[in-house]
Amino acid sequence: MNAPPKVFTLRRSSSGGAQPPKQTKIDYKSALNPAQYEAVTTLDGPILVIAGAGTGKTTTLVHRVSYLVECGIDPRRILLLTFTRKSSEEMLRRAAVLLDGRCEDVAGGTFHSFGNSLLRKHAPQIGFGSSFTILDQGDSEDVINLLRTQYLGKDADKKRFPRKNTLNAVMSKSVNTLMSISKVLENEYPHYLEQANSIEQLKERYDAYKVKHNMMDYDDLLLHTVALLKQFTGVRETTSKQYAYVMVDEYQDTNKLQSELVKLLCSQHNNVMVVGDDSQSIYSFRGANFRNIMDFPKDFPGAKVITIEENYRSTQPILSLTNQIIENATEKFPKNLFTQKGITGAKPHIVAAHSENYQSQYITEKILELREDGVSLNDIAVLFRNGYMSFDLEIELTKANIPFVKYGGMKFIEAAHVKDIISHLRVVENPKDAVSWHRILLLLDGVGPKAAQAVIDDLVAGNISIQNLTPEYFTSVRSGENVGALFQTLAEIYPETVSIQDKIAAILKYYKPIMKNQYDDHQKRQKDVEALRNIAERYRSLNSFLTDMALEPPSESQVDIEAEGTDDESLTLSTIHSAKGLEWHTVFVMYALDGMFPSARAAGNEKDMEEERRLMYVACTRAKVNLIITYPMGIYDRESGMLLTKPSRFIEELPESLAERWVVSEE
DNA sequence: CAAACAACCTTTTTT
DNA sequence: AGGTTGTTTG
Repeated sequence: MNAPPKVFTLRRSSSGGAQPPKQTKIDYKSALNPAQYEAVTTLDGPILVIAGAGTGKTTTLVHRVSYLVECGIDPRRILLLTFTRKSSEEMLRRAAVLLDGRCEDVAGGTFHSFGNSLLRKHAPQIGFGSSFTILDQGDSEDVINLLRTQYLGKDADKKRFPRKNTLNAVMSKSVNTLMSISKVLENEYPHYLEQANSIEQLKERYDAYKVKHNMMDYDDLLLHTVALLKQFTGVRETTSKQYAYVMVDEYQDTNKLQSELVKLLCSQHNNVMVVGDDSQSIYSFRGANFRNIMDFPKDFPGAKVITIEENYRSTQPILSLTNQIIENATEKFPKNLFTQKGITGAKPHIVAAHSENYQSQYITEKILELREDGVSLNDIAVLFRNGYMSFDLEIELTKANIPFVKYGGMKFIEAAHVKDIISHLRVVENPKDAVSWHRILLLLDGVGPKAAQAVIDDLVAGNISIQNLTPEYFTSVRSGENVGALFQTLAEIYPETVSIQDKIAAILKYYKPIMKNQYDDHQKRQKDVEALRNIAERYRSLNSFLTDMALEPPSESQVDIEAEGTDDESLTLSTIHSAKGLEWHTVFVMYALDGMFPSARAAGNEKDMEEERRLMYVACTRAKVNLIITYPMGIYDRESGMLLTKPSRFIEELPESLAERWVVSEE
């Protein structure tokens, strides 16, 4: 038997092969420190950049984009994968300012949006239609709940079966981490381990349902992209050759599925640079694992590892505190951030307030003070663990007439009335979208789950369609007075020739009276409706509008847009997760109260607690000059039934010398 | 039998 | 502020 010939692969294959330019417009050497310079100018092969907080990660990526373009690489052949679309736009904009407009042509976006556009082209190859609907988390849960009810029927075991959000979390994690359902259960929900088989069956039904109704959830956008690239050699090769240079930001927050995707994308050239910081990994609930970073050299043999440690963001007193927070982590990869800024700057403040409202008042007054000292509101941010934690502060800020924009927490698009309107548009785009049908049918008087299901069955079976829906048909299922108006509206806007503006207008005409009936606070909601109309009018195609609403929904609610319009300055309120990668002159971290931050539900789980610590680290490292950590004393926690009185353990454990301690009192 | 209503529960963090 | 559950109404 003959041994198969050994294969020798040329490192410099057809793909990249770019040569360093003889002369560059930008003087990269003097603009960057040696580590950054190396990261920017190493052209080929896999590179891992470990960059601590504030070390100029973004600057490095921006300069690399510029450098690659200066090397003569077609910008459309450079791919920059980021965590949010906002951050990729920002980076490309900065690169364009640095070099020139060519940088705007670089392909950029999130993993999900990248998957989406590839799948729109190749959907038929994997058994989907190209105008598939994207399910957001709420939609997925709705479908799962529907199937859950069907599956359980009248079983007595109902009580012990996980609820829809748990089911969704388990299924999603299994997809994102490439682990089996039972493995996920074993790790995180051992009390449901007995149900593993049922959950697996339910997941099969869920997957089949999505195919049947031409739907993809967030995970599918990744999963099917990976499947497409694995299965179809041609697509894989073309796509990989198309993007000769791939960069990935925030690599510590990618999961196994995403790293699979990166591997496939680079299969033809291995020109990939990933940037990340293990100390800032805060998305494990989504299947992210900072070990992805550590595994990178294994996944991409021969990877060059570059570490950037010089911090340009914060003053030394802030760095000393943040270094100590992460120093106390049980699992850490040694890094020692330093700055050349010297010991100038104030020590961070740790401020105890007697109540939640005192905390809000303190922050509000402090902000007014700062503004008088000439600090712009744009340079100030208030950060918190959970979206709702800013409610009390929002009231105080409004009283004091301080305009703010809030990021994170409950989103515009998740409000019931906004979803209602979107659902009407979705059934027009995809008549098989049963979730949306269900939603809009239930708005009708006299229509409940049973009647809605009957209509949906007929629609999916093809017995009826939007064009020939009549009130008479519906009366045969169930009676209701609004039915005629609904069908008329849908039939009117169904043709593709009807513009998106007219579609929205027709829906609003029909929907507004329903909204008035449904909600006591319909006047507030009215504003959202108009905001939605304004957003929709910017789009030419219904499909792209709906896709953007699912993938990159506007995060600001109506109130905030208004504030922004009247003042050109505004304060930032944000969840810590949404503040990732950003920085401000002054940062407040509020509710640093043990039981709230870290969250009480992390207690007893070391891994979760460590993630809370990293979250605190991310929050505090956002500050350039002032860091003010506040907490209220004596909050009653319903869940644990305990009175929370201690500051966050991550703060409590810090040596006295690292911060100034204050207490808020009345005059 | 299906829908409407009223009383709890439950609530991270995001694509 | 939403959903889930149990009860009453049509």
